[in-house]
Amino acid sequence: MQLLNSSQYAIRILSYIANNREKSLYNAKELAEILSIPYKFLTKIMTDLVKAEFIISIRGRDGGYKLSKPASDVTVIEILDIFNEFVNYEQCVLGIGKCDGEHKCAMHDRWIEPKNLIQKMFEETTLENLEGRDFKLC
Amino acid sequence: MQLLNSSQYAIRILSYIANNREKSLYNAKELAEILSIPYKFLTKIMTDLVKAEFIISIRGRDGGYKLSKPASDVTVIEILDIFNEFVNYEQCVLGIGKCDGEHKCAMHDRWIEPKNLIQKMFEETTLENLEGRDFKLC
DNA sequence: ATCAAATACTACTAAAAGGTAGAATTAAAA
DNA sequence: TTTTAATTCTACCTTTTAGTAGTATTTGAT
Ligand code: SF4
Ligand code: SF4
Repeated sequence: MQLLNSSQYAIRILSYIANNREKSLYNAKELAEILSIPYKFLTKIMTDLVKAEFIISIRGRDGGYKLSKPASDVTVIEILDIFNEFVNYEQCVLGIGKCDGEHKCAMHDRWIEPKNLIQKMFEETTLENLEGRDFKLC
Repeated sequence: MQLLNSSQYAIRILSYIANNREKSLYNAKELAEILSIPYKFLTKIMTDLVKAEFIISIRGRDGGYKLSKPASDVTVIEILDIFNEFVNYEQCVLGIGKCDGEHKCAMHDRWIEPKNLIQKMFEETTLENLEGRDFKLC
């Protein structure tokens, strides 16, 4: 019951960039150091973020990465979707196919409330909401 | 962001047995069929449940499995613990070590409420609470 | 033009989770 | 005592996730 490493890293990267607007570009080397993320793994994730159009990359010398849109336009659930997490809201918590709301699995009545709350939170939380000073970075 | 297959199977197996008390013993073959769980994987999980003392097994011909204690004494969180899920309540949602409540990660203030709700639910839900007719079994 | 510093691509390795195969063990029943 | 039906053990295979290595490509600066 936890997020994929890729999702955790992506949220940390995007929220760090959103939170530090003084620089216009961040490169992979400094992001890897500041956030303590393995460099090679980070570059792979950055490419995913570029392909998903959350990040714009500038190649070549003095290149780097920046957000492609305002922080208020990026929700956490969209970030999770990149790595195929939480995509299927109708997935049964006990893995018995999809929930049609009619045939319930044993956990349903207990699960549905926390499920809806966590889903709502991921949907409504944007990078802008994740701003603030003194966050743990690594 | 989902439970391990092993955890899902274990909950389904235990709640099925708790819910059907007419028989005193259930064997692996029938459980695998009724719950549509791969037989060989199910027997592996049953051995885990026996070692964790949630299940008593009777070996040999006409053997099988039964609960080792009343359904009201088995919480879902204990089942998850068997597979090392949700064991560490202090794990950071963004994977940055443990949360000491002082140094917060970017998600903290948004995460803490749904986290507490889901944790409370898993702690307070027992096999007895999972009883009812007409649940989806597979 | 060349160099240097950056991203992108291809391919591989390692670890964890999910699942399978077959033999060994147990114990009731015939 | 033999057979049979059950659990348990050991070992393996497959898939997914996590991470690494090396090369190619891009582009500003010299
Ligand atoms: S019961 Fe709850 S979990 Fe199971 S299927 Fe319906 S919604 Fe999904
Ligand atoms: S912030 Fe929330 S998640 Fe991150 S560490 Fe503290 S509690 Fe855990």
